[in-house]
Amino acid sequence: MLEIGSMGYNAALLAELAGSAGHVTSVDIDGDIVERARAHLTAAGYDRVEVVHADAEYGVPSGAPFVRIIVTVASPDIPPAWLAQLATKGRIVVPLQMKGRCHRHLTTPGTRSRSVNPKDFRAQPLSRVLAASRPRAQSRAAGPGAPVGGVQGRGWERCRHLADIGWGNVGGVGHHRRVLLIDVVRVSEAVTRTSARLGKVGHLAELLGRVGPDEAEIAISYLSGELPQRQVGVGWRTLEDVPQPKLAATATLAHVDELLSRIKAVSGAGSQAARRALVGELFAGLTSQEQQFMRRLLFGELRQGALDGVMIEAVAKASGAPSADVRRALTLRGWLPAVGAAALTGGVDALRAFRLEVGRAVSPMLAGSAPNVAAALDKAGAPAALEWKLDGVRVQAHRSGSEVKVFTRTLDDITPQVPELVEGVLAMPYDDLVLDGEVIALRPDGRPHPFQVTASRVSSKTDIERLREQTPLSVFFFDALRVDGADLLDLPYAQRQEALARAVPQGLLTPRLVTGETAEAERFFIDVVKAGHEGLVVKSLTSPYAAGRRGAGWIKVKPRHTLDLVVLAAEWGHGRREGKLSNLHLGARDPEGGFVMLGKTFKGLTDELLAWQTERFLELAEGPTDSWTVTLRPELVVEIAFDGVQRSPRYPGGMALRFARVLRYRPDKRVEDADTVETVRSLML
DNA sequence: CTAAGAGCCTC
DNA sequence: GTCGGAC
DNA sequence: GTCCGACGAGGCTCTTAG
Repeated sequence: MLEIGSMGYNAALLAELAGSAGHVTSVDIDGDIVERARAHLTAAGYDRVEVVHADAEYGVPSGAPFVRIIVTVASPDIPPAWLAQLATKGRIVVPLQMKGRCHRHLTTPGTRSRSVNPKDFRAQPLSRVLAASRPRAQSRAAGPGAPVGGVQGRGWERCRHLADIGWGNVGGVGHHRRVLLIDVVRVSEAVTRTSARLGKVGHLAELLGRVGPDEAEIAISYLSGELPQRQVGVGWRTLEDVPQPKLAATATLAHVDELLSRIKAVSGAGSQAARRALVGELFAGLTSQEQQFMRRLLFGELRQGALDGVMIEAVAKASGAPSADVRRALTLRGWLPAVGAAALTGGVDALRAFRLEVGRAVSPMLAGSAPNVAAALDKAGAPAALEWKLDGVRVQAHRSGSEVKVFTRTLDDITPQVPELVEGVLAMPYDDLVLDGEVIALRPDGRPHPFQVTASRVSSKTDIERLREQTPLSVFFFDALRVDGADLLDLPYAQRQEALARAVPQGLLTPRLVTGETAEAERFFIDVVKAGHEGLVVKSLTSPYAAGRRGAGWIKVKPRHTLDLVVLAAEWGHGRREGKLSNLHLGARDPEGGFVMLGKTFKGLTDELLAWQTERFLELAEGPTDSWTVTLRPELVVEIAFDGVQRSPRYPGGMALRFARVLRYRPDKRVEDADTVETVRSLML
């Protein structure tokens, strides 16, 4: 496969390409250019021209239009001379309309970059341009269009792959079949059928061994249950009626990916209809097997028993790199498909080239949990650091010079929503920082607002200036990944804390206590809860910043409430709970008579309990029952644990339980013994 | 102009 | 977010 | 010790329907 990018549609270039290969894909953001390219290519005898949206991954500054053309040799009968010609052409990326400082360069597979005069490029056949171009210094190869960060751009990997599969060597050309969606679907089905994790890894690695770098990102993405586009605005409603499936599976990954990008891109009035039409177009090109797969993928319910964790192993196996290196690269890059593609083409060296990069979010370290402070100290190892656990939104703040970016736990950029935080970081004495913390809305008296207030403020994008006056945000940092240009991830907690204290003013530090004494720790826990906060995070003094893992380094402890509630109804489960009544509707007793629903839960149920309750509920079934919900006679009392009571706009009592889970059934209790709404209401204050 | 639905984010 | 099951 | 998949609460934005 060969890729050529240019700034605009170039008739001479396309004409030449038309003489050399069998399949052309044009990538562009300008409809007119696309149409002209399509017309030209069609006239040149191509039966298939696909249009894909350009993306930022080529390192082209946003707004700089460019065209990418991918030429695939579709027939193994291509004359060797053509292959030789293709192999020397390699890849050209010329961003257009970057007036003044226009970087232009050219790379050929397995060789060095060269400079290209864009005028020549436009006016002359490619071969002549190449012949006239001079070698360019290797060290400056990374201009626009070249990979960002060395190994992460797709284009570069593609070029390397050309060399790998022997395109530079005309004598020994192997035929590299394009990977189809159906190939991925079949592997997914094999993974689903296999229960052993190593077996799953084997199936995935086998596929990774035969995808080209072009498709690697898409394949890895799909097989770890996500879309490269992340979300495309398609849910169950949009998929209610899709066209009849096709009989032959011909859809390529690139084609599906392109359609999904277009689906994501539509917006404005009429967009829902347009999106539906595009979804229809996508599904019309898929077999029923593929449709099923795509449906689950779009819902985010792949249910094949393999996500990132298993795919990491598969990437390791297929690339020959240790999984620790894959994992490490993932925490720094935040997106497994990019890491996987790099590993497949560049091996362990490419993985080790990933670095903490200011401005690019790192997967945050997560905490395990323990039922009480003593258990947490035991897990983390005493003495440990105890930090206040604030009930807000996790943030990762990056500062490079005077530029600050703020990311959430899932690496979303929320910088515009939190100006207070930006100002706070800009006031710090270092201009090269990556900090980990929590934003929270505090009342004037310093006590925290309910979580809902913080969440509402953080997710609001309009009228920020007014909102920040009404509900100012505070930020409390608790870790430092980089201070003053030094990466700290591998240092023990205690040393990272020293750096944190240097960079962050006292008022923005999360309150903490270092102790090995259980009694002292428990007093600290009581204090933080009294102050209205969520609990504590107990941290090992020696653990590094294990990004992206829920390790033993950090252990959270929260107080737990319980209530005896009545089961009002239950919902049929899905997936591994198919055929079982799973989700319980929970009600508190109303002293006036009847019950007030406070929420639902499906958590805390063992398989045995699930089987038991399904049988029992069907005996108690009464009243309106549909394919979703079974209403019950209110006779069963169940003990429920939960974190707190919050105001609810949805439930009749105006309140709902947060993180409700089943502890056990209480056959010894009668409904008359269940807790009342008054008891629950008193917990909300 | 308002309300409701859908999708996607936080916890 | 929590939890149980499976490796 | 880890990973996965069962699904919970609220609330914001964007779009469409009335």
